[in-house]
Amino acid sequence: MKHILNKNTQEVLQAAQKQCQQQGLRFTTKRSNVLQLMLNENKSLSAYDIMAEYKTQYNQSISAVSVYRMLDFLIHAQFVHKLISSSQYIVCSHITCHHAHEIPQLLICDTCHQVEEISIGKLLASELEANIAASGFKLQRQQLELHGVCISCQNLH
Amino acid sequence: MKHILNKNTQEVLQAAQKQCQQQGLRFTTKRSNVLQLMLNENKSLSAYDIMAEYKTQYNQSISAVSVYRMLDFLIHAQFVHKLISSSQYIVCSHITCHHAHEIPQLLICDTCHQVEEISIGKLLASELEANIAASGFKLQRQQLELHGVCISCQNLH
DNA sequence: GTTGTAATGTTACAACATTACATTATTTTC
DNA sequence: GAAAATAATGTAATGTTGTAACATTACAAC
Ligand SMILES: [Zn+2]
Ligand SMILES: [Zn+2]
Ligand SMILES: [Zn+2]
Ligand SMILES: [Zn+2]
Repeated sequence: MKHILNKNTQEVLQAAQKQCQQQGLRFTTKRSNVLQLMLNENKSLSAYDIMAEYKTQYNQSISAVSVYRMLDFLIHAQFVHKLISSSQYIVCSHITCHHAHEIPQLLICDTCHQVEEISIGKLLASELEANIAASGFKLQRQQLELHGVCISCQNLH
Repeated sequence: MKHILNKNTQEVLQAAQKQCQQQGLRFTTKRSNVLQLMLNENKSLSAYDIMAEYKTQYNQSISAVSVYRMLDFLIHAQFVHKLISSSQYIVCSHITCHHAHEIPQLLICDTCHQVEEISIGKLLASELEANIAASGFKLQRQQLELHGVCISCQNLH
């Protein structure tokens, strides 16, 4: 399976627009702006970070509530992931990919807040499932969030 | 490796007390009360839940700040786990065990908030590590939190 | 008992998130 | 194209989780 990861902002925005059209979703200017803003920043952001950046980049105030609603939209459209463990948000690395989204495994750098999104392999996924199924437990949200230090930040110190 | 999981409250409290003595930690009445309270409830609780329950069960008000501090203590003593994904707290299932604590894998029921703590196997752990190491990423916190529905709640509906 | 340290209390506030209701923009229907 | 319906956004208030700063109390060491 070939992964063509997000390359540049314009390409991703166009892909997002297209996907919304196909599904009858409204890709409004503000939603587009929020996604663009998140693409520009190369790290995870809190909703309030986004609110502040929006003001800076577009010279227009938006409310926290609106940010949360736009994030909800972007998450449902599968353009954005929420990092539960840090209450932050990050653009999905696979918007321009054409395959189904696998169980995302998010490597979150606690130093620079960059997030690497790698897919958990089929084998590993099924082992995890088996491990869990032994308890009769039925998984709902499938997303692994792992905290640590990225390779760049390791090399700095 | 044999796991003797926590059985009854008294046994666990005594084990906790003993471990604190051995390590020169103070297992104060309030800390003990909080742990006992958490053992009585068979589910994860928020800090504010604990504050309210404390008032109910011990007829004495304690502040949120104190609850957070006691939770910090109990977490450092390895008696309690924090569920990052839900901002809740749960007693470790292995207080009375005598082996080292492995990478905890917490199966969190989103219906009844009961948490099953299973250990991730050696094999699975090393596969995960390898998967992650491929990115040069260095893990810090090792705790997997998985959300879903427990077997009891599946059988209800 | 005095002194030092750890535990707890009090107050204020920061950060993240939701609810309820009003207004504006867009689409649909006629 | 105007009216009605629906979706998006704004505004205000509030809820939830968590921390900072400083005061007080309990306890141990001497
Ligand atoms: Zn993704
Ligand atoms: Zn980094
Ligand atoms: Zn544990
Ligand atoms: Zn359940």
